Amino acid sequence: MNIGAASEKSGLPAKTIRYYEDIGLLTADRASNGYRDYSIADVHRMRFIQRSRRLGFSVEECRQLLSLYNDRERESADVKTLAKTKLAEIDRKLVELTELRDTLRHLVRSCQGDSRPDCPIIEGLSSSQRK
Amino acid sequence: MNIGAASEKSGLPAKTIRYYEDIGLLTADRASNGYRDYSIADVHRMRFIQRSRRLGFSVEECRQLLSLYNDRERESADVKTLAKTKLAEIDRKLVELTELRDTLRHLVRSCQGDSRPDCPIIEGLSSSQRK
DNA sequence: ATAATGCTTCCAGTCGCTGGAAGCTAAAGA
DNA sequence: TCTTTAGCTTCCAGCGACTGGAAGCATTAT
Repeated sequence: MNIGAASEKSGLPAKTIRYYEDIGLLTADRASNGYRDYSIADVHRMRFIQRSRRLGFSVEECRQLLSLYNDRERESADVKTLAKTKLAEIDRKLVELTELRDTLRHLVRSCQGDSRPDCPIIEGLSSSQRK
Repeated sequence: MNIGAASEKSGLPAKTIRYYEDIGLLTADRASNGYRDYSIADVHRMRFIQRSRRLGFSVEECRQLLSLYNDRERESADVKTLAKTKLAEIDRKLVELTELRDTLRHLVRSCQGDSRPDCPIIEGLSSSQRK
């Protein structure tokens, strides 16, 4: 299967697939015409990476995850540890983002949106220094 | 005030302050020794930027916000529109991140974390394709 | 006097792609 | 069959928003 088909099946843009090959995250067979040739297993790996990235794993973490995925003999404890660390990180991000939204929402609510120059959004951004 | 002091007061790293000057987001007076010399107003602007960045505004948006901030005659409607757009974006991010967390949490919960090769995290990452 | 900061500039690198140019190959239409 | 178009190849450059490091002044502390 050519890169276009693999792209469609995996959800990764062709450019990204080539990039992942470049950084050694993926490998590719070559057809006689020089085109990359992918198997179903390759597409699975791509989807694995795509999903991991979407879940917030860095490319480096994907590399670890992928080595775990490629070698099923490895202990799942490793994977769990990685996933748990990532989960805590996401929770932190979630809290921060919520705070941020609340602040911004408050600012939007208290702004008239008319032509008066004393806009509370501007005030809030320049002075408030929570935490 | 030297860049170090301004950095401390604004919360922006000195490197970042210089970078912002580079891209024309900030300006700086110079002392006779060639050092940058900042006023309290400069620090206010820095804090304004720092806070805006933390709230998820891009540098480009900060530039707009800052021009609004520097020229208080401007209509607050402009600011409100910008802030509302940003708020919607943050809400979207929040939903996505929550989904992501739930998926990952589920995977972590269902993983034994022992030495067995059939780790549900790995399974989940390779096959599930929600949405 | 000397050592340790702190400041300056400039250049390079980070991360994770993404876009574009130039050129070859393959599939589809006239 | 010819031609257009699409898809593939490589390579190089750039994005955003910094961050790190080198080399070299200035200032402060010991």
